[in-house]
Amino acid sequence: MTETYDRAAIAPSAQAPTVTRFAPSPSGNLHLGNARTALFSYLLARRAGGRFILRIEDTDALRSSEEFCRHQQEDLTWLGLNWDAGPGREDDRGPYRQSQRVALYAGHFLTLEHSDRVYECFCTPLELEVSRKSQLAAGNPPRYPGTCRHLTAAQRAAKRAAGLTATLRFRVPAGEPVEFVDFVRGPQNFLSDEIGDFIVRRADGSAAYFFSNAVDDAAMGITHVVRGEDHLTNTPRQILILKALDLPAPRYGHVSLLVGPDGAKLSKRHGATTVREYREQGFTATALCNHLFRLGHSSPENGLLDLTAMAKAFDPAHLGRASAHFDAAQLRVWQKESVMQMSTDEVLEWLAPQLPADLTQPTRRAFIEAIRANVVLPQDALEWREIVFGSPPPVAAPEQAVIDAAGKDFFAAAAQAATAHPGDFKAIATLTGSATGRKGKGLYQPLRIALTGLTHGPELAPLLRAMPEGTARARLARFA
RNA sequence: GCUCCCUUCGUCUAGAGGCCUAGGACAUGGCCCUCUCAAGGCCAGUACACGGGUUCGAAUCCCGUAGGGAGCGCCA
Repeated sequence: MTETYDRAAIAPSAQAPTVTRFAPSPSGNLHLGNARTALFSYLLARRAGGRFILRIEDTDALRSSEEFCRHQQEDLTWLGLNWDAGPGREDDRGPYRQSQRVALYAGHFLTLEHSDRVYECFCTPLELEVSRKSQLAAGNPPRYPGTCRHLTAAQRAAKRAAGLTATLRFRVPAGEPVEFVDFVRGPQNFLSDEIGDFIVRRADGSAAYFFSNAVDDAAMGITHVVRGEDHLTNTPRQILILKALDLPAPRYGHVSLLVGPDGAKLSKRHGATTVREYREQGFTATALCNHLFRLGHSSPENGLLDLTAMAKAFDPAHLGRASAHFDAAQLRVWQKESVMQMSTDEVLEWLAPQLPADLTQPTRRAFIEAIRANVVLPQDALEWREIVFGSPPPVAAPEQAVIDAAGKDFFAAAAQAATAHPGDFKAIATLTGSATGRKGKGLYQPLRIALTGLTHGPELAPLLRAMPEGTARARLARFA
């Protein structure tokens, strides 16, 4: 648990500015777990005054799509995680889409071929699958059996002549220890013998993840890689590739995975799992970022933070090693907090789609100011919209009892007061009170129910200011 | 199957052998305030997965056990 290595490893340094990256594959919408990784990566760069880079890992043409690529960028931007270089912000280290970097990869493939660090493999996916299964059945780890490892030039030529296409496999050296210091999890050591020869170039000529990811980190000058724990045991492969190419390896920090309330990996059955889904539900970027910021990370600051404050408070040494549970209830708390801190104009913009189109600007403001404390999600505003601008709200049985107890005279007095002082709740309450002798709960509760149909809700005075002319009077008069 | 990782209140976590009868935040419950809800103020309950060691002393170090997770792909 000694953390001294961490602090040294990630200390901001003038000589080597921190460069971090987020490297998603556009094969789906931005997942919460990835968003969290992106946030940590962004914060690591910002806290050090470094650079944050976005790189699109679209080497798998079949699974990648333009739409997801666009969506992911939109969601990242929405979260406020702006990249200093990446798609739309090209510089001399780009392009930032791996599908456009084939020339660079080709050069490195050539280097590896010349130094005999890779070899052509003609095994078919089916053969490999069979091999894996039989190894598993025999109680062994499923590794590449080395079938094509020592093919002669003549044998390879024969295979090609027979129409077979080859992948390129990395020749993993035997008995080589691979060690690195993970800036989240501490010193790691692996033995190369635990790793089977792996594919660096697919049969279709495209670069495989282990290769392109590692090579690009080096080419783009990435100093710190923040990624999910699922990559931890694969890191030695990338270090091996980089070493074979004589390229520098970044520092790696593997963060714990995000899991659902039941401890299983966060998936569809836990409900919404993408940034886009939460965004569409009306959650704010601030709420989402604040929640993700605390998942697996302890913050010295307890309140709602903006990204600048988060960058100050972020410390990789305070990243936990245990997987973190995503709890929608906690997210709601941040959402409530973020709505509370919005200015009226911000709430106005946030709730614009939920407001009737024909409202005057002052009425819109009055309505927003009245209900904002009772709104967590835009959906909630719809309910109040109906109550304030819709037809007289129905009264359920328990509430009707309160109405009945107040009596017709009470509402006659209230309606009269509303006629004299339309829209002025304070005057209505005072006049009704003095006319009926009622006060406190006995006065306000029947009024609230008659006006809104509910026993609880926003303060009545502001609510009445937003109501259309005559609404209050009519609602009170209906019980007289 | 093999290798690796993880386990402190409901949740996120603090914790680097004595500062720990384990701290904070949020959630929960109670009280106050209040026309209600919310907000705010005050108070409360709740956790070191289990079992062995090492030590004068263990949440912290070691070994097991249990539970959870990851990797072993022409996915990333």
